[in-house]
This record gives sequence, structure tokens and C-alpha cells, in this order.
Amino acid sequence: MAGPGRGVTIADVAARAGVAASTVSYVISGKRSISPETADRVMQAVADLGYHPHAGARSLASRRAGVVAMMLPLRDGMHLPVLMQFASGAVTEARRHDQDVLLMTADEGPAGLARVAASAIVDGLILMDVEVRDPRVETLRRLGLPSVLIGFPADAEGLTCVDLDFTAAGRVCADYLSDRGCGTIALLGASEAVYARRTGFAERVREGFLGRSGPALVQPCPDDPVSVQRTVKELLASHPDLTGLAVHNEPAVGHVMHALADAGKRVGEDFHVVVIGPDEVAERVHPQLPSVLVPAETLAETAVRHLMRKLDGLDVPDSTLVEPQLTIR
Amino acid sequence: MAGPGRGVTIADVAARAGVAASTVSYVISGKRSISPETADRVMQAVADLGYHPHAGARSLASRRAGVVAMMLPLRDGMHLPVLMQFASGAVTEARRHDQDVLLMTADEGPAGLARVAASAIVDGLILMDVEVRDPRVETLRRLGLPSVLIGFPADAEGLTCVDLDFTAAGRVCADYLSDRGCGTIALLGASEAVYARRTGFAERVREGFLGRSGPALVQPCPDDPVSVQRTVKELLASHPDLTGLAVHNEPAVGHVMHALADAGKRVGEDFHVVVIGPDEVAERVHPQLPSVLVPAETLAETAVRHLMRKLDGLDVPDSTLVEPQLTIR
DNA sequence: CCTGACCGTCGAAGCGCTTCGATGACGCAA
DNA sequence: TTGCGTCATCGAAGCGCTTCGACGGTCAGG
Repeated sequence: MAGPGRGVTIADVAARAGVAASTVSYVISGKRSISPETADRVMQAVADLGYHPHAGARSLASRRAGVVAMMLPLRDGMHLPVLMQFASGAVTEARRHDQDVLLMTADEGPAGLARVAASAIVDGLILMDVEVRDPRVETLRRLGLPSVLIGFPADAEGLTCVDLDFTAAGRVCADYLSDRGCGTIALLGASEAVYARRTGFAERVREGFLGRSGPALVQPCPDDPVSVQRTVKELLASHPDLTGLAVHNEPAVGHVMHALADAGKRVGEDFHVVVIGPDEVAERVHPQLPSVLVPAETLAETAVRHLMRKLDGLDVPDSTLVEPQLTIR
Repeated sequence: MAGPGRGVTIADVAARAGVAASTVSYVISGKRSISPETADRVMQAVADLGYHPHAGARSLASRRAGVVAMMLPLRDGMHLPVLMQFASGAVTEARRHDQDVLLMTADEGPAGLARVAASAIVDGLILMDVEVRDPRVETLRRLGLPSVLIGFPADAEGLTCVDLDFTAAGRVCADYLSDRGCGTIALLGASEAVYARRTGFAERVREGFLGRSGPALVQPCPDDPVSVQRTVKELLASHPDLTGLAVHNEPAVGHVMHALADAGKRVGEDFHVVVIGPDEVAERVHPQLPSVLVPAETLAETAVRHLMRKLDGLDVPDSTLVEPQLTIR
């Protein structure tokens, strides 16, 4: 295992095992039947020499790079920890399929897609944080690169998309609050900018939240402590009958709880709060809050798995919506 | 520009420009002199056809993949936004040098390093969040893969390392507080786990903070609101003469301010706080706090730049410590 | 006017792998 | 015995690129 590792080629393995290079290739890929004895000898040689096929050569000969690209919006006001979970999940799942992951930033835009497609550096593509009108979508369609999107663009025709069912998540939150007897309810969302960009999930949560009878409103909110405090205060002042709040803004949760306490609201008793976000966020406040998880890892794994199937020529559902789960604490 | 894009080879470009394939190669790489007219014709053909060299073929022939790996600790209790900034900075800088970035998780460990080295899928490596005793370091040294580490392992012999000078950062914070006339001062750090893992930066901040005359203590602290509140309260109770606090725990900052307010401390007047962390964190509390920035993007850029130089056979300093900057607000 | 240096370009070899068709060995049915 | 299908393996042909040596054409110096 130690030793060289550098510069070991399939020919070296073949020589050591006393077979032809092509035989080694077939042992490794399993594409032709090989006698068990030969296979053993080859695998032993592989192990002895610490052989790993040269990725470039393999990609050149087989037209498969063994790499998928993941395009993340790294510069945005997105909630970073969720993105990270996503990235982590995707890499882990990809490795399980013996693929590596190339990281691209969204600001490479459509040209970046064209580049990776033409240079055959990746076999497929995962696109995150897809917006309702996303300029990359058209390019993607034209290139015909196998891909999976996280999120739904306006026109998803012919694309494979995966996402949490955010509309349902909004509805679940609204229902939870209604069931607790809340009259007027509000959704405290992300900052205005996120809505302005027409990020799909923000819009869909809003729809789900509002799409029921009963008084409900949506309040965008920045995530710094001072703004949160002010926003909550104003919200309570302008809607004295407000008794239920859904918070879809991870960093704000702690501050919301403070603001409510300052306003004399007893959460869990005369006032109810539900969170859309990671478990930790909902668990680490007092009292702990019910929450709908954004299952980043699950989404990432699903996306990668779908992509792998597409690469293998299998078919996958065009659209996959993961059901939201409400956790009561 | 539209059209095929798929399957355009250097031979197609050569044919269209009326030259040999090798000439196209030389135009693109600039490795031999080519007449301006020919070069123009070639570049035009490249543009017309939307040619991008096949990455695998290129890597096979030139023994240069045009890809660097970045190994991130994606599963840890690290402060994620900083990691993200880092990743983003690295990708952006790498693209500037026409390189792509392969994302690896730290849990691939030494074997992952061996794999990417042997398969020649990357030319070099950036290793983040290096711990004081890091098992990957030995493998790295043995493989001889060009690499740059972010952080300093115990034995940095022969390695290229880049980091913020965290010791100086700790000292700067302590000095700031002393200069404000604080007697006893404390460092509110990350959770115990981070210290237990012997993360380099946490230890070094502590050293810098304590390495001066005058009463000073270090208090690890989890980052959930409830624990922060409790930790601060206990700290104040056990050290009534405490008048200065350095917070090296991004998510906790907002809650620390709350706790201090609850305890009747007037920050900026009879009590002083300084933050080690992103600007936003320090700006978004009231009152705004002075802070020492962890310059993630700068570090990432420096790391990538150093790696590029190593790939080009140029030499780079073994150790680069970025000076901390205190921003007063 | 001839020689040699240099410039711009070409052709061919080869990087390490996959894959296709061919081949020999073997067993079995005719 | 001959003939044929199977199985395990081999050899050769590329995949698209870079790079090395070669080669004709110019131009300056002798």
C-alpha cells in the first residue's frame, strides 16, 4: 500500500499479474467474464501496487469522467449552514457511487455550464438554489448535460427537479398554528432581498402559508438582532390580535424569542411559534419549538441518486417533492 | 456560439483555421511563437466552434489536470459561514488561474488523498481546518502532492501553511480591553469540543489572549442561546471585577449582548466587548462592537495563489501568517 | 551568392485507458 | 472423428491532446 503509488499504470498491474492490460480492465470494470483465479491475481496486483486508474485516461477512453459538478450560490444571503449540509450530503453520496464532485459557483453562470460540458470534465450536474426565472436553465436544456435541479424554475419542462414541498411546509405551519387556536397568524420570512430575487422556496412557503382561510400575513425580515427586535415589535403593535408566528429565517429565531419575551408573550401558552429550519435552531431556544426541517442531506442524496440513474440511462421522475415533517417538541 | 459545443475537437478547429492540430495547441498554450495572422485565425475558429479542450485528453497528454482538490471538514461544529466564504474564495481564485476545484470531505481521510494523487485527477491540494496532530499530514508528505494547508499542524516541516495569526489576534483583543482600562478580562470561546479536538486556531487565540500580564481567563462556551445566557451569567457572578470580554464564537455574540444587558452592564461604557469573527456579526448588534476579522477570502486566495506557484515550480514561503486587523466601530 | 540562424509550421509519437474483434482451448453433439 | 458454440483471454485500435524533432522559408552576415 505504501511505496510508489505514483505512476503505476495498468500495464504494471498486468505484468505483475501475468495477463494482458485489457484483462485487468475487464476485471476492474466487470464488463466481461473473467475466471476467478485470474481475477484474484489481478486484484492482488492492484492492491500490491496501490493502483488507481488515471482519471484522464479513463475519461478519454470511456467518455465518462467519474465527476459531477455541483453549482452552488456561494455569495448570496442564503442560509449557509443549510448549503453546507447540502454540499456535504452530495459529496458523500457521490463518493458512494465512486464519483467525485467539482464545485462551481453560481457566478460562473451559463458560460460555466457550457465550459464544463464541452470539456467533458464532468458527466453531470447538480444545480442548487434554482430561481423561478433562472438563466442557467435554458443553457442546461440546450447542452443536454444530464442534470438535477434543487428547486423548481418556472418552466420545469424536461428537467429533473427535487425539492422540499415548501408549499406544504407553509401549509403545515399555518395549520399547526390554527390548531392551537391562533386567530391571526404571521409568517416571519427572510429578508426582502430573498423575495425580490424570486427564490422559489420563499415564494412557495408564502403561498402555502396564505393559502387557507383565516387572517394571515407575511412579514419579510432581515436577520440581524436589531432588525428582528424591531420587526417583531412592530408586528405585535400593528396586529394586537396576533397569537401565532411561523419563522422561516434561521438566524432570527433566537432573537424572535427574546423579542416575544420582552413583549410579555408566553410562548407555548398564550402565543405559538413554529420554525422552518434545522433542528438545532428549534432545539436551542427556550422553550424548544416545533419545527419543519429542511432536509438538506436527504435532498442532496436524492439529487445525486437521481443523477446517477440518469447517467446510467435509467429514468427518474421529473419532479420529486419531499413531504415536510412537523416535529413537535 | 450556440449550436453543437459537444464533440468539437482540436482537429475541427485546425481544419477550420487551415492549420495543423499542433499549431492550434501552440496558439492556445502560447508555448511556441505563432504568427499573429495564424493565431487570429485559430482563435476565431475556436470562438466560432465554441471549442473547449477535452479535459481528460489534456490531462493525459500534459500530466496536468487543471483541477485542484479542496478538502473541507464538512461535518464539524466549525463555523459554517466562514467555511463557505473560504470555499467561495478558493473557487473564485482558482478559476482566475483556469483551474477547477474538486470538493472532498475530511472524512475521506488519508486514503482519499492517496486516491486523488494516484489517479492524477488533481494537480494539487488545499487542506482546511488542519488540526495540531493531523493524520493527513504524514500521507501528504509521503505523496509529494503539491499542497497548501490552512492552519498549522504541530510539525509543519516541509509544508506550506497559511493562516490568520490567531495568537496575535488573541493578543490584540486582550490589549484592546486593557487599553480601555479593563482589569480582569475573559475570552468567551467556542464549545469545549473545539478545544478538545485541538483545533489549532482555538489554542492559539487562547495563548495570545493569556500571554500578557494581568488577570485573564478563558471560558469555553456552547453556542445555543440558553447556554450562552447561563455561561455569561455565571462568569459575571464568579468574577465580579470582570469588565472586558472577547468573544470568539460567532453565533453567540447576539446572545452575549442580551445577557450583558440583562445583567445591567452598559457595553461601551462600564463594560467592553470585542469580537473575533465576521464583520456582519459585530455590526449587527447594538451597540456595534469592535472586531478582529477572520479574513476567510483572503486566506483562501493566498492559499490558492501559493498552490499555483508551487504547481509552476516557483517557490513560496513555508509559512504565511496574516496580521489581524482590529476594526473599531 | 552562399551559409547559417531563426521563425513558423507540420507530422508523428505517445500519454493510459477502454473496447472491439479475434483467437485458442475446451466440451459436447452429431 | 469432425464441427460448433462457449468461455477466458489477448492484441490492436483508438479516445483528443501535447510535445518533440524536422523542415522549408527568410533574412542577415560574410
